[in-house]
Amino acid sequence: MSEHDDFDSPLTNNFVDAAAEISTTSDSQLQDSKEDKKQNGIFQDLGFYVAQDDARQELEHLIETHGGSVLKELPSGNSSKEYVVSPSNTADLSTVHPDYIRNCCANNVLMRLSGYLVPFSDFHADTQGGDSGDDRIDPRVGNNSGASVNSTKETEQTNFGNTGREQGTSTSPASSSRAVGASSTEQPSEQKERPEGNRQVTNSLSPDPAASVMVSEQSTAQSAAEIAAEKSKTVPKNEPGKERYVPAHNKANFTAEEDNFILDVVRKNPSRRTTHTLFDEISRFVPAHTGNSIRHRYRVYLAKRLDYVYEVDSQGRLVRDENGALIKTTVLPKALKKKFVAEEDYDLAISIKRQFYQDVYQIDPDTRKSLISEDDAPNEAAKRALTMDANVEPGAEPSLGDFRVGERRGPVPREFFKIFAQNHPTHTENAWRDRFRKFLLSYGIDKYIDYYEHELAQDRTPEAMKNFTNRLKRSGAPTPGNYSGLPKKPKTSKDENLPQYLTSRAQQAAALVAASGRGVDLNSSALGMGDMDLLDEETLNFISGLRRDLSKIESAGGTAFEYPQEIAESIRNDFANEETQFDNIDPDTVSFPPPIASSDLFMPQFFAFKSTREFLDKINDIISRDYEASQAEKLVQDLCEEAGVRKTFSTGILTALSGDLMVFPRYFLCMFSMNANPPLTVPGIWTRDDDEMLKQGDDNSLKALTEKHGIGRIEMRRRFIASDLV
DNA sequence: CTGCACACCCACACACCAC
DNA sequence: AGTGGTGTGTGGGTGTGCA
Repeated sequence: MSEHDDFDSPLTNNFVDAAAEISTTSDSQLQDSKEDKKQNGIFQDLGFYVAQDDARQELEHLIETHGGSVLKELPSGNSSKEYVVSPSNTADLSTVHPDYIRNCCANNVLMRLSGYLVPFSDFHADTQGGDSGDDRIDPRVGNNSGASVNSTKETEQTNFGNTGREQGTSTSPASSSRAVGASSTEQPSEQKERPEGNRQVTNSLSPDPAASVMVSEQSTAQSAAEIAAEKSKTVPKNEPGKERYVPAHNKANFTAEEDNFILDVVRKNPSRRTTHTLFDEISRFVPAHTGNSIRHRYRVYLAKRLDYVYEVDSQGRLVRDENGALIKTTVLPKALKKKFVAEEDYDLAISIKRQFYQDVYQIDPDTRKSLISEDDAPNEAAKRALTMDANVEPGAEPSLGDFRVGERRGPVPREFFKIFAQNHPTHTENAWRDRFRKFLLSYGIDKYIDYYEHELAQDRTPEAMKNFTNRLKRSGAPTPGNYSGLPKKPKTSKDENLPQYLTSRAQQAAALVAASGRGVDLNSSALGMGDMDLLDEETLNFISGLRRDLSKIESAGGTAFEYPQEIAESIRNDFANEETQFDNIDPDTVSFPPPIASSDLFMPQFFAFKSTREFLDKINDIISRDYEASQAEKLVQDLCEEAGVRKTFSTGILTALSGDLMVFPRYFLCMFSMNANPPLTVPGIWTRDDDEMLKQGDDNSLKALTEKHGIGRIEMRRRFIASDLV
């Protein structure tokens, strides 16, 4: 089974395979071993020497209250259970960052050391100015974002008492053999790639639409810079998670960030953990590696570190708790395909045999009562005549056990497989039918039943049927699973413009959706956004970071965007005329939270508002602030933090609004009151159909669009589309 | 010689279609 | 409606070549 390679490490032994044990248990923190640690304190048997004066009291208190012992002297270095606690490691001893202690205690879990080990540094990192942006210590470690948060922290390291490699890499300078991909986040605080000189907004309420489309990456840079500024005093400069592994050759090595990104995506797509396509899709965001290599990387190295996945429903979609948070679980969901086992083959064979028995003798094999009824429809009687053996005297029928199927191959009604699949849901109706056709018929129904029963009688374990698929090899087509020789292809039809597949947020959204494995239309990124959330904010930010680097290479990335004065004027006029109809809806008539407000669009903060009015007041408050074009990312950040609008959603809205902030409150008001996302008939809110009509450009379409949006907005939208921002 | 990235393999589960 | 043909890509690998 595929799960085996997921469970190689002791750290993953707590996983439960949903395929083997149907269980809905989802609390990964309730693993037995960890439970024991909690009983006795998570740091039981571990000793720490706190080498940070300003936080010594706090850290020592945390260590002691969680079962650890506080060392009064530096550890000898001979014990794998003694650690220095310090943001820097100048003594070449196993050293953990103070945040490790804090985060473990905050979560009451002995977390893995990965990413918290401070590498030995025999040179003064502090003298290396300008890279403080690397130091993204995220206090949210341990919450549902933990996976991606860890992505800035984790390294190859997995276990306590195993620090060799970490320290080995620490003194190596970052490799220069790197391709564009993951190097981006090595410089998260850089803003230089977006010169602002040629950007302009229509008015103070309407930021640069291009900027609005790029908000997610900008917000990454912004927040990273802010975090870095806050943390730069206490965090080691050469933080291990940012460093490349020791390069072994000129193939692109996997960085810790790439590794953690891969793990994060797998955690969010656990049903697809063994597929080739998932890794092929991941490779679109990790340009330095092929799908094959990422898949291999995961199977051989990363699966050991999976630790947990996020709970998904039967469709493989992420499930969230009442607070909108993803739910960690150690129960791996079923994979997409499941091998047939001997018992299933036997069940199928027996059921087919019964079916044939009834067809031939028209009696129930158990009760031996006749299945023929006076009330049978003519077609049933006709069917019966085809299958029935008229030469057998009623009452002379053999028992089911004595009955031999012989050469009989059918007919088997479709209904049979339908019902069989209902009773045996381990495989689909099609799969059962195919198993019957390709395997059972080839092997022989009687023969397999005899074999199975004989093996059991001999106290042996029967095997499933195999080696009956001798189909001719396909010519020309790439070998299944080999994606390496092909360009990294988009999955959606909208994504045809490679290699510029990451040059706009909308395309990014499409790729994200593709990565999530759902065929959601690109434009739904401004609609539901739910499936996009399979990769959440942090993942999106990571990807955005990759894109930031790509954009440096792709000069097309920074198209200047200006609105002539007359367009801005026209839009303002239209807006004023629309106010009575679309902006004067009394928010107090809209119940809160509105049914359309799902947790994949809004954060828990949103649901803490008491009324629609209160929420809209906050929205108005935020958008009334003086955001420069270059601060669109700040806007999205503020909307997220203060109003609980997910960044992906607000970014999508800004796209639908062509970046016109004035329409923002209208969007929510209409969305809530019309219970539609997006609201379909509202000026300034561009739907997919609107965009299609604009692209077609016939007179009727333009007339309708002019009536809905006004001439100014049409011009604005054209620029939006021309700039590939929709 | 070894470890790693990446290529490649292939049986077959699951699907859909045409007749 | 039952059947055969066959496409697709999963699931679990192994092979290759570089440093």
